[in-house]
Amino acid sequence: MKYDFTEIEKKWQKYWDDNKTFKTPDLSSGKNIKPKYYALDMFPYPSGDGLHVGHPEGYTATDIIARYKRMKGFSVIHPMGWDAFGLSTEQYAMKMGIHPKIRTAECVARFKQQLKAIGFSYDWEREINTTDEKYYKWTQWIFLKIFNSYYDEAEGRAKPITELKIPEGLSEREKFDFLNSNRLAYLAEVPVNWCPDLATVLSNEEVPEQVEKGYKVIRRNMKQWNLRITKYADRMLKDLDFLDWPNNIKELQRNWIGRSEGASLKFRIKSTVLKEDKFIEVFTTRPDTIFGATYIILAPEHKLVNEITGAENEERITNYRKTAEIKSDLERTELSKEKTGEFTGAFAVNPVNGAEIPILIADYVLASYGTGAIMGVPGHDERDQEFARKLGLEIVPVVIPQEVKTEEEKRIFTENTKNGEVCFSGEGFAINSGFLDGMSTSEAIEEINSHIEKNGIGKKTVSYKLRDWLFSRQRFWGEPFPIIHFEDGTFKALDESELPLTLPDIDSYKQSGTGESPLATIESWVNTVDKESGRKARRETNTMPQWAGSCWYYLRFLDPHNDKIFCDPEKEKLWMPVDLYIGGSEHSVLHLIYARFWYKILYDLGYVSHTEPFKKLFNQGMILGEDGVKMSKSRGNVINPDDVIREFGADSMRLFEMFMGPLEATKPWSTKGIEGLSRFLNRVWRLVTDENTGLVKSNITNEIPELKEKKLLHKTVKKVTEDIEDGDMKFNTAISYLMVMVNEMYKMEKICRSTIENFIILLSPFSPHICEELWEKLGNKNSIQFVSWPLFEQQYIKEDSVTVVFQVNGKIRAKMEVDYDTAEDVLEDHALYNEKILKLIMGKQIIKVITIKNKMVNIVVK
RNA sequence: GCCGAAAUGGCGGAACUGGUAGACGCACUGGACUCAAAAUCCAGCGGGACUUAAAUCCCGUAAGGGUUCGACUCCCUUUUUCGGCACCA
Repeated sequence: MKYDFTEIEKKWQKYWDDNKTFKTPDLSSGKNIKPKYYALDMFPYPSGDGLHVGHPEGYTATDIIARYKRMKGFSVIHPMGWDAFGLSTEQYAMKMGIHPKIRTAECVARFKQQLKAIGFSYDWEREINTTDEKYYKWTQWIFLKIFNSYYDEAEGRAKPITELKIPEGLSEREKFDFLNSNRLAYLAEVPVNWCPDLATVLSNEEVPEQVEKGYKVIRRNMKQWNLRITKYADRMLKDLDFLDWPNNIKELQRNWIGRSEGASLKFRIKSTVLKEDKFIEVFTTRPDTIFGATYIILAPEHKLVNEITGAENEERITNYRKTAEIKSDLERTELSKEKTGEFTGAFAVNPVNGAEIPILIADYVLASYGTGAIMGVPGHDERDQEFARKLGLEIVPVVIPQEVKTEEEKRIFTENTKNGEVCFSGEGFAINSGFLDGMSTSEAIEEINSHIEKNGIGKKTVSYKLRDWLFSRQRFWGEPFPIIHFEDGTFKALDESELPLTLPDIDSYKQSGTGESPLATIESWVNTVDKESGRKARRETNTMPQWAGSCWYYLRFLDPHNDKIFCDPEKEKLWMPVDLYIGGSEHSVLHLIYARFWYKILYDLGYVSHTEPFKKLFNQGMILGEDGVKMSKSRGNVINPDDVIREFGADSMRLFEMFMGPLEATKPWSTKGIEGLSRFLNRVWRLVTDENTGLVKSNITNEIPELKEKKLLHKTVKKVTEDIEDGDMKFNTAISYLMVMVNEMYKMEKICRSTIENFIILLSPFSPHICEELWEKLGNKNSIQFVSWPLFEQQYIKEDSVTVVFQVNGKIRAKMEVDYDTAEDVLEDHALYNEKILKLIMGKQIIKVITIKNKMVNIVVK
């Protein structure tokens, strides 16, 4: 009987289903003393295209670990689900005039069938779908928890809003505003990234992807929901240190959070149009250069611009702001390689030396970072210098590099800085800086910081690049916000008992055309009445972004059918954190920042018991087309896993994808390559079964293996175990050891049953179907999944003999086979009496001899 | 520009902590089996010199330099590729 992978794979997939082989053990009984292991894949967005070969790569790796851990005696949870809200389903549904729910169901069915055909060991009873009402009820519920919380700065954690102290003597409306200004979810008129092509806003994190696709993204002020993720910036940064994540991902997140230490400084405004004293606050990382500040710049959107602009400057300022406004961020950065700006007519007073310096606006200053205003220090900041030269502003040198020592050098440096030929932005020593003169940069920063705090003109602060998370989208196919708005402009959250707030079932719907979500056009859904007061209200028509559902799905897997709470805290405590999380690196800043953020809020509120959700993270690399470039429909180089499975079987595909190289590497597909792995599995098949009779081959005996055979097995056990265990996800080497063992077994006249059985166990996490089949053929009853992983014994690992090399001056000149652990002095004698070595060292002086047991002898001569 | 990762045969990739570079697979070459082919099995396979052959020698891990008895591995400089960020004050 030939190796009929199609039949075998079908048979075992059915067996696993029927016998619930991969059912998650119940930990909560307390009876289970086995350690837990949570192996998680990033759940897919079920698109209409179905799986591509890139999907199974990471999934196979996780599956290997999950199967291995079960055999190692762990209680394993290995679930799968669907991240099914999203734009592409909505767009398809809109085009075809069907409800996205129907389209989603179609896509899910296809994905599921494809995943099952690869033989992953998922516990399908825990399948979840973010678009299921029973699921998004809890997404909405968590949103309510976030909405009803504030961040206690003193304790550094989120707390229920009911614990927030409301100042005395506020009117009802003021109380309402006060609470809302403290909530972790808040509605605000903010400059957003509006994408006209998609008719929706995008978060900062999402912009690059859409721009790459050729969509336009512009700045626009809109009233939107935001989540106060910035409150968690510091904790998210610090906790990164303890995670077993790839360094580049940690670095990416650190950059994204973008912490910088500095100071905020207050400059008094001197303006003819301003009646009362006002201050401009600037943020700088170099407060020590304050004596070199020769002007102040406000972002064009800065609140004070209107107030300080005099009539004679108004036209120019207004025009400049208008031009800046319509530019997208991208245009703003690209076009302003030539810096531009306008004088407001007002001046500011430098708090340390009383100098009056002009206030300008320029679009190279961003409203959304720091305080939206800077002090221009053109002597020591390249951007400021470029701007100052363009507009002819004064440049004052205030820091001198250490290398500049002599008076003559100092004169030249000062001269060149003033005329704009030199811009030194590094650390050095303060000059022209009053009481800071002569101090090193770090001393000067410390001194100025205490000076400004003492005199109330500023304070040490920390600034982040991370912005609050823009959390609403103008879409239909997303979680509706459990919020209603009243006619007076106030709003309130629904009660938990009113959840889920479901999406309306409608035949067709269109974009509203006004920049609102399609939900706004569905009168019967939008108009409602407040259950408590009976007041007329209008539902929030925005929906949550796609990332909402994936922020907490790993928790729902632990308790997927619970309708009392999103996840039983007991179960959370037992199963979390995720021990291994595999997915693509494209999620390193989006999903992984958002999910950590939600988990931390839930932690603060007492619903979960750990501070981080994902202990170990691993990113699989991309699989390129056979031509070495990214797979894409337009290139026609897409490999469909269905075709691969039909031709070679799922086991060959799994094995090949792992054999291609280290998991994190980007590597091209190769049809010839998978043929090689298919050949290997055929060799394994014929090693065990007689192709004519279909029975176990007659040279497989029940004898006790000889030492040589034992050594072969134990060495393979050691290498495969270590490769799976060490966490590098380099399964290519594990597979190559299995190949070596097969090659060796082919050379043997007879093989002991125990040897071949152990080999099959070692191969089974990689290619489970064929191994189950052979396991059964060898007369075993239960699934191979329930067998213990073999152990290796040190006594069978060590070699009998080794080849030792003899070197002269570091060059290999001879080799010799010696007993393992031959003493060093014996090795030396061997080397010194070796014919070839003798010839080379004859008549020369031996300076020293370096000997390493079992490795080499190096004779150094002159 | 900044940050990060990487560069090894014709190709994908191995090489523990500095100690035999090229495991394993693909491709290729030769042989066996066959009427023939496919499949399968066996053998060879970094480059070069010399040689009938064996043997021997030289070069070789992006490039150049350094440390060391010894470097794919450590240090410095450069180049290239990939990923990310990009006026973040």
